Amino acid sequence: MKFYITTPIYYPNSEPHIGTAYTTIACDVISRFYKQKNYDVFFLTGTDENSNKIIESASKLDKDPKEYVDDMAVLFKTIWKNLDIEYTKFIRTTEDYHIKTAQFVFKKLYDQGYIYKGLYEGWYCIHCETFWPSSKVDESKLCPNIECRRPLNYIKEENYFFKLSAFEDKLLKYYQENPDFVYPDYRFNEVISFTKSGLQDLSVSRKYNNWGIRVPFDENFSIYVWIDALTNYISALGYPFELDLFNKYWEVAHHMVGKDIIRFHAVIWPAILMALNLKLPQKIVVHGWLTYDNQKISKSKGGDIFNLKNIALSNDKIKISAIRYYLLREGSFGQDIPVSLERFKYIYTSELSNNIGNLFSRVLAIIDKKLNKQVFKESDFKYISLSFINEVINNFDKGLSNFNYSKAILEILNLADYLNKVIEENKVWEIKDNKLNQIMYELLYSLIVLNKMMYPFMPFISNSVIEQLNLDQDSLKWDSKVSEIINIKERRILFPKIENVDI
RNA sequence: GGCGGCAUAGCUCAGUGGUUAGAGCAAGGGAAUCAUAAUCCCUGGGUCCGAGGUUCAAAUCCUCGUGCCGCCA
Repeated sequence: MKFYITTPIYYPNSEPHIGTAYTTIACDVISRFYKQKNYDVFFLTGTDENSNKIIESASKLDKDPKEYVDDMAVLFKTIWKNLDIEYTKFIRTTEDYHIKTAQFVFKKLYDQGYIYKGLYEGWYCIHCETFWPSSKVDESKLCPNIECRRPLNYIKEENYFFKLSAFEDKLLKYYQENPDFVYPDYRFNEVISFTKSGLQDLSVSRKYNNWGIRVPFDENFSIYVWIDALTNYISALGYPFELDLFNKYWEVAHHMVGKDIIRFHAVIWPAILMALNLKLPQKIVVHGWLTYDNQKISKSKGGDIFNLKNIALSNDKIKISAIRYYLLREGSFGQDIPVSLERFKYIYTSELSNNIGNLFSRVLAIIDKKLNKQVFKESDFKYISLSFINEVINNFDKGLSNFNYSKAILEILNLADYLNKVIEENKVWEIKDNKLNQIMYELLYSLIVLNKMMYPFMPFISNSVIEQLNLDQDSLKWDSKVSEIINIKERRILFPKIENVDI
């Protein structure tokens, strides 16, 4: 079994922020989840470096654009590493192999008649490299992008166009035949109604401006960054020059995207793939935005609520684990998610410290102090219901398989609650005779299962647990059996109380 | 304006024709002391947005209204 998951590639014209991290963590969790199930996983992320905005960002720092993107790529990789993001490949769209693929794709589309030269007339934002329809342009004639608002230019010029309009019927047919193509379903409905409303051809070139990928047969133009960016998903797998990885993984592709870029992934990209005669990705997974005060968190707004760079570079692995947990625990995946320090602190204290962390403490402490650090399986389970545990595991699996992260996390809490109840109801602290070993074995067994569930969200914590129990990495796999004798090597507090949230 | 969605406890939500409408959190009371003072139990609390309709039976289906949200390059 195999699985291919991608993040969007990120613009390195600013540093990654908590919203960027949310997307990447969501992919990492899924990737780790499938690895635990012994899937062959390919997890791709990277940077989208061919935008003209790069020139501007670089000049602000008095850097050469190439030097600038090199530095930013290092920063992204460092931050992802510190956040325990375990990607398979990091792609940069200024790399040779990617450029060759993007040009190959462009040429092939042109040769097949899907790209033609035409005349564009209308409003254009040079900074955003975006053509705006008159319906979006108000009297100020400023860029409709609220983060830009620079003056627009009215232009009339030649351009290369992609025949998106030719794919309307084929796309609608595909949507109908693949009702799970876009998740969640309400986003899919939007895609379908957009497509039904009629597709226009898309401008896919820009005047060459000493940066970006040139149109291979016309050096006056560069390839529109979005077209170049989308091809990263296949160039990273070697398409079309070395097809081993491509043949292996492309058919199980899952693109994780924010709701602002659905159209590129669920309409334009599929049309390009159809034009190339390639399979479409298995699923486009659309997440909402992190919000603060009802506004999308972005580099300019609310990024300081959770200062990602500080968090990542702090190397405070417990806090980083907690943030990974917090971001995916909240809300319903797909919807916007309000975040705040108060809420983070609350979740940390009540769920991670008091509930889960304390549960590990109380179980390990008893085994340490009263059973000489060792438990073993003496009989069939008498105190803990294995069918309950199996049901929890099934729900957890179903949740993550469907990108329902919060549901999966609620199953973690469900199991922790159950184990806390078992401890209370049996008053394990009063058990003195040889019954103690069996119940503690059952509890520790259950904690090892719980630890497997925690792993995709908080790999650092789960690794800490298996070190304490002197287990190996394989014990995190779903097909590994819990051994019949377990020793405690050492005890650690998993989530120390935090007095002040300093992020 | 067009298309779609939502409205259920203080909050976040589950509940698509069938007992007295549920969960988590918050609030109030109690128990326990293994544990990071962490946990467990109990209780209160709802005109299921409004009006009308279909039905033996409606939070659930239909119509209208109100309010909020999403998408419309």
